[in-house]
Amino acid sequence: MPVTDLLKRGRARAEPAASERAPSAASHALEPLTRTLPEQIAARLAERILNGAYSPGERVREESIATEFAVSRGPAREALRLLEKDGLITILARRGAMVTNLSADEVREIFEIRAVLNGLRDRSVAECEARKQLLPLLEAEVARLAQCARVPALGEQYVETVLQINRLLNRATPNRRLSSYLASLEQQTARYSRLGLSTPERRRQSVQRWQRLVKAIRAGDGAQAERIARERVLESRDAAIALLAAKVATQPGARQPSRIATT
Amino acid sequence: MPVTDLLKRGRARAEPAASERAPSAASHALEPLTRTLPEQIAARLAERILNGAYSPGERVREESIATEFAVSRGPAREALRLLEKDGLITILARRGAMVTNLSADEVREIFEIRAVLNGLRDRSVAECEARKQLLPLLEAEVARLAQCARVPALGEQYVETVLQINRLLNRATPNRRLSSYLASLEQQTARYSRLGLSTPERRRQSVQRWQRLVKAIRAGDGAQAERIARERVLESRDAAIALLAAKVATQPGARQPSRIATT
DNA sequence: TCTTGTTGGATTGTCAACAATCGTCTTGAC
DNA sequence: GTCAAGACGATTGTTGACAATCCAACAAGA
Repeated sequence: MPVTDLLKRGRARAEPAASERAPSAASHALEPLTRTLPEQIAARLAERILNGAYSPGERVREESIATEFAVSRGPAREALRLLEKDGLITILARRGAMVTNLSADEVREIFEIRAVLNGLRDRSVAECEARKQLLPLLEAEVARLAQCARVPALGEQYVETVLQINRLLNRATPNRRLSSYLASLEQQTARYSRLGLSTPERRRQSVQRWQRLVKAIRAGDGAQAERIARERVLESRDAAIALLAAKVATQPGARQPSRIATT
Repeated sequence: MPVTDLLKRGRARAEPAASERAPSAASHALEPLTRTLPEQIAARLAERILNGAYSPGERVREESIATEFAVSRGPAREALRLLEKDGLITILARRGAMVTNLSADEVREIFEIRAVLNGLRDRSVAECEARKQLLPLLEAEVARLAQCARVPALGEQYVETVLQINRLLNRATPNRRLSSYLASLEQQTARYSRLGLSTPERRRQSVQRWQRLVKAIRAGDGAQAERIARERVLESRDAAIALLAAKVATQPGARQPSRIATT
């Protein structure tokens, strides 16, 4: 346990409070500025899980993360509960928590849910009034995407742009609940979804699809936007399960709950 | 605080364990038989919320449910967290928990998500192989539904049959994750969704839709099944928001977080 | 009268210790 | 050599007390 993280700002505050609650940009209503301890811990852990610092199936004990973050087991426990809500952690009663390890079937299930939900999202964006403000940004990002697609070396930037477009669309939906659901689902499959756009051919095809989506949104054609979104997600589903199948073939030791890999 | 519920079976067990873990019917794998205290408490509370014993917006203090169920605040707190995951309880950091109070917009959002998810569910049922076993049950229930629709007095039984059909379909999906998502969403809108089938005319139309759905499933026509499912949920959405609008008109005091309604 | 700072009560957040449970290891018999 | 039963160690579940925070009522000033 090398890194003893100190994140307890917000407690033990006796300082004159120099830069407290920056009054600048309009923050969202009702969102607490001072995040609670479990939330902060959960955020850190989520980062690590998505980074790959924790591998799937790995066990996570309450005590160990409690000592690492210098808190009691209570907040550590709640942090795990929080991550369970997002699907990043799986908790078995009286048997502890571990990093969620999805089977190929489960990954496919999530992608299929994402497909219809992304369809709904893009349809709602295409049919809402506020899309006028969104379109310029969206077009700019798609143009950047087209540029990246032409240069094979810009793979990282390409992926980043796709993520950015998705963020844009997530924020644009009038259906707030949908965007949070989608964020959670995307996080769950993040580990598996990045590698669908490997070949230049695939990318060209994908760019074309994004362009068609933008066109549908501009025209207010919700049904068309929905169709395109679904197509796209279903294709990344196929890529993901292909990837997973390959991975399973190489390292078939998909370890289950037992007493291994505790770090 | 009249009813001091005793649900602490499973602890303090020194008895010879007469009927422990009934070894009969094949239970689901990996589902713990001995549910934890928070889960039991959450189940009881969920019941009350859905019954209407707790009204929306009502505050729920940890201490009070702790004393009521004769446990410490820890399990009470976790029970609330569990209910928050299902959307039945809203928790604000350091400001406590309350029964979720959905605005008309939020209800609509949930129904729209349910629409596409139900579409996916019924499509997947129509396209899966196991639907052969399902069809007889489904047809029987729909027949019962048709009978109930003819007799206005059987309103309660009609609603119950619709719920039963939904349960059947939820269980039939090969996508396990989808069924749990749907269960959660249905629970969240349960309070608002029952009253869409008030008039005999509506019921007749609804029965017809269910019959068309069964036909589509039998034929393996996934696209058609999806269309029908969406139509259905979107219609109940309209009924629900109409109901909500009427309710808001009569009692406009939609109370928010503050210090009211503590029991 | 309206605004602004202060104080008090109530409620949630956190902690450390105890109790219950689970998995594993050892022991013994067949 | 294999399998079953029991004990041990490790980990989670629960508890009661303490600390931090928030809300509301009250008081003082413009």
